[in-house]
Amino acid sequence: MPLRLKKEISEEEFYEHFCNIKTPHQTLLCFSLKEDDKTLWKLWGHAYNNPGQYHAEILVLREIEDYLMANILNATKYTITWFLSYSPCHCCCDEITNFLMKFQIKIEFNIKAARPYYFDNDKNQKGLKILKKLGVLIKMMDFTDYEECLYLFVDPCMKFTAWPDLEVQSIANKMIFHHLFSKEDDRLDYHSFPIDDSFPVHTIAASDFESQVLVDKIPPGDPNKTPDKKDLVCRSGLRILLQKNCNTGLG
DNA sequence: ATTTTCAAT
Repeated sequence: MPLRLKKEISEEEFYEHFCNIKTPHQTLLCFSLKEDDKTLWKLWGHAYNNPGQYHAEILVLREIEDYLMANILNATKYTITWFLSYSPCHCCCDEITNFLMKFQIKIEFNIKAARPYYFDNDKNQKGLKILKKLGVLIKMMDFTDYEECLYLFVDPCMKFTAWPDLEVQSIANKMIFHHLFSKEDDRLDYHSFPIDDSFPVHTIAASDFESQVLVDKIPPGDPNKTPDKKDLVCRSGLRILLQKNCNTGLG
């Protein structure tokens, strides 16, 4: 099954697909949808591309679209977060663009990609630029993002173990993105690349995960199972209780 | 089975 709702990925899947020095012939997308500033996700899961048919992004966009069509009045703001093993191709960028145009609501869209996808392709570059222009927060994953992805989609109790050269590859990827996005400004800040204090490599990542995920732990009153809920139980050492209570709906 | 960019060879 290419798309699975409310399912974590295994540790093996995580390291296989998100390791930025590997290049698997498949794409994995972990996604979540949040309403307003609620802690609990209303929709989450992961998807692989359907070989020969649909890219993972398309499958997930469809799912989110269906949800929004049915629940559009639930909130005034939605937050969509994607962890993608490859950056979206230009077709998927177009689809994301169409998706964002379709809904007259505030959607914060975060995309974190482990590695670039056919970056020499001008169309792909252009597609990413358009997303950026539309306000999509798009970045290459670094240590903190991997940590966050593992925490949210694998197991909040698991410690992330970096592979050799994670940092080097991540910085290289970020430089590629930085270069792409700075080309957009017609200003000639070209010379400041890549060594510049304002260069996002060292600054972007830490904030979100630490402030929103690690700190913001509110007991969920929602029957929806989310990784947050798991963590809460985990931390208080009552993991078995969760498993027991999963079926009873006890929060 | 190999190489390895949402497979193709």
